[in-house]
Amino acid sequence: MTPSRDEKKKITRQTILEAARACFEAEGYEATSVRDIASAAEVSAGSVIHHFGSKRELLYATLFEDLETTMREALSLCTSPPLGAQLDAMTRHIFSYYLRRPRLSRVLLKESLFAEEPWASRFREQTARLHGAVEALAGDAMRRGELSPVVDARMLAMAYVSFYYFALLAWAQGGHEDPARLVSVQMAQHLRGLSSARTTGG
Amino acid sequence: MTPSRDEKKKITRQTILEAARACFEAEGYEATSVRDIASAAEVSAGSVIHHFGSKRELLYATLFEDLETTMREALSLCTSPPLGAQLDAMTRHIFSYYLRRPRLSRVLLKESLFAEEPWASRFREQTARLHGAVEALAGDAMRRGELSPVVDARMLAMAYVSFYYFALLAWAQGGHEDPARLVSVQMAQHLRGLSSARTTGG
DNA sequence: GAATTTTGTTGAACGTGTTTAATGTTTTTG
DNA sequence: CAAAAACATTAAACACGTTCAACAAAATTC
Repeated sequence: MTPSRDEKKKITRQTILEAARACFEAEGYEATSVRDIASAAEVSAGSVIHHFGSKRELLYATLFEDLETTMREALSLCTSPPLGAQLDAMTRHIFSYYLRRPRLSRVLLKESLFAEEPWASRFREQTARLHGAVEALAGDAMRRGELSPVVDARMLAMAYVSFYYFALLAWAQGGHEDPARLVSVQMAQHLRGLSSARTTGG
Repeated sequence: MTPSRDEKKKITRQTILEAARACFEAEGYEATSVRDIASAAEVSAGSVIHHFGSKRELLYATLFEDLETTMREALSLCTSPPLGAQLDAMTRHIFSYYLRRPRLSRVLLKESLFAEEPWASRFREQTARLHGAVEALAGDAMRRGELSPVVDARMLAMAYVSFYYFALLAWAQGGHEDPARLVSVQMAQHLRGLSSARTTGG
């Protein structure tokens, strides 16, 4: 019953991943050295790099799946209209993931926003899915008559994502305690409409 | 005529700064080592760190002033109404600074968004000044009757800044050629107003 | 003006992430 | 089953940013 090389590889990978997650959560990303992770996983530092390419990619590996799960949950949330409430629920669900790990989220945000391929694509895809979900909800709202039929759902979704990242960055910089509320307030302002043209014009 | 210690210090600092700027522009931030800068400035690596604290702070020092100048220029731009045109002019002026140095801007954006003190405050202050300028322009627009008097100028400014950073990040990730246009389009949508309440209600 | 303190400068050294050459074992090939 | 290829693993080495002890020279003190 000698374990095959593939099995051993997978076990080693998993061991390193768990050791890394533990070290990162306990000490933070920067304070954790590759050698720390290696000795916690009882392998050499070279082996850690061999399996994951770099320390940064190890960070991605530890956090991406969790974020993916959270995102999927958020997108499958079935909140009842109006649109504002639906978006709020989504925002809150996703942000709760970040708020639970302030230190790691900060570095994840920093590194994921400026990742190289193939991670850049993966993170971009997550954002694209969020964008798509908001667009779909906006479409529903238009069909309900809650939004004017001339609204561009794609633009609305882009505005949401802008507010989303702004709030996330403001929070990561220590500026806001409740980023979800910030998104909510900004989105409400956006939906309310600002131009006086509608009140004075035809 | 032995130069005083203060003078010598200033000269050394300036020499290092110029060497660093040259290296960063030529090779990029990550590809430039502290030792490269040191030998270009004909000092030791330790001296470079002694003067600037860290390689990252040297990056801030090389780029912050330029950005500061650009920002000040943008804020003192006197474009004629409507508000949208005024904001577009500002956006374009600032973004032209980034677009001129794509590689360095990318790393500056990354590092400045997540800087530690005292740089964090400085960059936050720049954003705050941008925010303030937009708020003032929005106030003018309200007094002109261009915007509804119920509009919250601070919220409008926050929306602008959100679009601003979203476009900048999208550009830095290689997604958009013309981030200024992206801001313009999003801001136009925001000003136009989205809710059908205004057409059906009141 | 001598003694003392301050401080700009340096080269060596530290810990870092990553690379590399060598090794032993598993898998594949013939 | 033997020969060959593939590959996970490691220790040593590398370049990196940064720290440090030592030094020399300028500034300060008395």
